[in-house]
Amino acid sequence: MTPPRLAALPSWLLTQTAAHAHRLVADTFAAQGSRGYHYRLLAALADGGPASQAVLGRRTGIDRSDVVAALNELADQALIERSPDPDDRRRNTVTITGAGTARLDHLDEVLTGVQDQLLAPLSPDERATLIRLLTRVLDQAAP
Amino acid sequence: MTPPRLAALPSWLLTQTAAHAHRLVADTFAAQGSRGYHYRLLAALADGGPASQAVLGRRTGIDRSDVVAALNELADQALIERSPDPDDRRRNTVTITGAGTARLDHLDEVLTGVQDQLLAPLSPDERATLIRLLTRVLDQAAP
DNA sequence: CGGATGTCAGTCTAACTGAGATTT
DNA sequence: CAAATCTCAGTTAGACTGACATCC
Repeated sequence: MTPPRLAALPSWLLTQTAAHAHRLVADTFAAQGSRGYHYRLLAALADGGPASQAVLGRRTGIDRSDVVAALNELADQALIERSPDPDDRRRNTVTITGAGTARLDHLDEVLTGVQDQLLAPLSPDERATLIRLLTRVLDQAAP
Repeated sequence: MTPPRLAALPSWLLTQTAAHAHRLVADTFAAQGSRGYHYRLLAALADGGPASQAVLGRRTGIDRSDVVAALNELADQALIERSPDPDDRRRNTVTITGAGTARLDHLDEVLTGVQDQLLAPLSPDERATLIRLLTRVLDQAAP
């Protein structure tokens, strides 16, 4: 059914599979009142500690201008807090709150189920192989 | 640099790698005056022959309403033609023109270079493995 | 009648661009 | 001065939704 020119094209397989993964994840996040940017930022704060918005943007691959909007939404839900950095008055120091950690833990739980659903056709070995190959392709893309 | 919670997450690896692939492909297409939807539709017409817009939508995974707009753009460039289907007056029969075939061949050429750039870190065997694994994940997602 | 088709008018996310004010 | 930071306004592609008239 799919044209052969597309079916064998790595960039097509990648974008279509990613679109499917994105649908699964976005629906799951939406049911929790969150979206992808929120999870990425909360995860970066939990894993790497408080940071400026510019650093968060680099850690998550989110554009600085989009970090602003996503943090506004997280702050409205009291999941993060902004405070001025005394050492550099251009910067805000962003900190995750207790509610933020709780939300992140919950999102992590539901996310595990989604990964399982996504990779259902693959054995554990095959899943590890896929992760390894994608990581190598992605590493080459990083600036 | 990337938070560990993200680095091991299949859906994150997929969407980030796909975003990178999409950047490469979109830039290449834009330099030729085309975009992804155009290539998909031209490929479907060349591989499967003339078809109605609804069939094209199913073959390419593009929504019916988006097929309309993309075909308008292709028709403006004289790369496709619409003619009423005598057997079913709801349908248009869409045909690729000579100019459309030429454009498709050219896009195929530049696209091959992009795939090579994208998969540069992988050996031929690894590329085949990646394609196989992605195909299986994607097949499970199809309606 | 139900269902398919083509069309139009929207929404939404992710990613990106450009500009401005402030501070280092 | 150049460079970094935060913010706001706007754009784009891709995917999707809902509605409508037409036709099978």
